[in-house]
Amino acid sequence: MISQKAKYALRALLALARAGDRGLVTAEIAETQTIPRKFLEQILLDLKRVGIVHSRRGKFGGYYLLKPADNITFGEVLRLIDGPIAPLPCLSRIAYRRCDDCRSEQNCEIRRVFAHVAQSARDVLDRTTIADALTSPGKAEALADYSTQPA
Amino acid sequence: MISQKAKYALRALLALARAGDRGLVTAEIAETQTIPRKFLEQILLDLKRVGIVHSRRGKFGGYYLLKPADNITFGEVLRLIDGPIAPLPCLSRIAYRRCDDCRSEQNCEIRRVFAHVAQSARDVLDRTTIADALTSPGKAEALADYSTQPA
DNA sequence: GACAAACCCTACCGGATTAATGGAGATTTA
DNA sequence: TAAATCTCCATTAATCCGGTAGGGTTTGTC
Repeated sequence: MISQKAKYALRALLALARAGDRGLVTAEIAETQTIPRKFLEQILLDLKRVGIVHSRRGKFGGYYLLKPADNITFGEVLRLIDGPIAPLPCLSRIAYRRCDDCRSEQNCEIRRVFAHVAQSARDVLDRTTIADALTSPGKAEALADYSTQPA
Repeated sequence: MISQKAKYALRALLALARAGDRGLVTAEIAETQTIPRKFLEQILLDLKRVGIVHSRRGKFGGYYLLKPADNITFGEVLRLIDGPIAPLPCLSRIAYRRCDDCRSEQNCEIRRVFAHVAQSARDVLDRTTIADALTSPGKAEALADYSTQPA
């Protein structure tokens, strides 16, 4: 499960992408997206620190996308907020760590299986951008059947 | 990330599969797999309750696979120990829950994207069995390149 | 029938994480 | 200067994770 925080971050970015150059103030995002205002502020600061959004302070300030929407991937947002996408530390790109109790990484059956899971998750998350998510369902979706029902 | 507990469960099952009809006592699994003994006992009880393993008490007791190794999937073990595989509650098969703050599930961009992630995770986890994991790397692995390096 | 080896069950616990909340401060524009 | 806005830091309540502890029950052997 992805965290609530990550969901909020993605929702905020989708809203900012829709707003375009006009940008949005935190209160507005919080209200329309049903995100606790103060929590959202922290999230936007995180997104700002890594250069995904920027902000203007003071009256008529607000938040704006800094990177173009088609250059912000779900993967990078998730890694920022929730940490590694990989299901095992020994499969993480951004935070590789040997499993402390693992004899041989080469021969680890569990690692071998989850490597596939990690790869296919990355295939989706690192290729899908905020802009992609905003385009109408039919367009970028070859697998539309998976998307509308609880499978 | 999958939990340590799930990793232990999978390792225990792999060990039991290798042991076959001889079975194994908890102490033996704990030692060879580097799993805290008492913690392992709890895990094996969980696996027993759902009929994946069975046990014999008393002297010369131990644990045995009840289901054939080629009929135990990574997915079912993961769901048992860690809960839903789906990255969003509204995409879970075993524990569907509407996102409390989601306007329209049909139009949720985030849900649409993560539906693909969930599906591809399930494609691997529900098709891969303990027996598969034990067969030599080259055999069931079309994507061997992903499996040996931290990608 | 005592003993030992094994599984079975329940409770607890410390540390980390999650999802916030609160308040004071800095900045910008009118 | 006032108002609106972002910025920063501290705190918190609840939950989860990864165990530990301490028995209790069953089975086989001598």
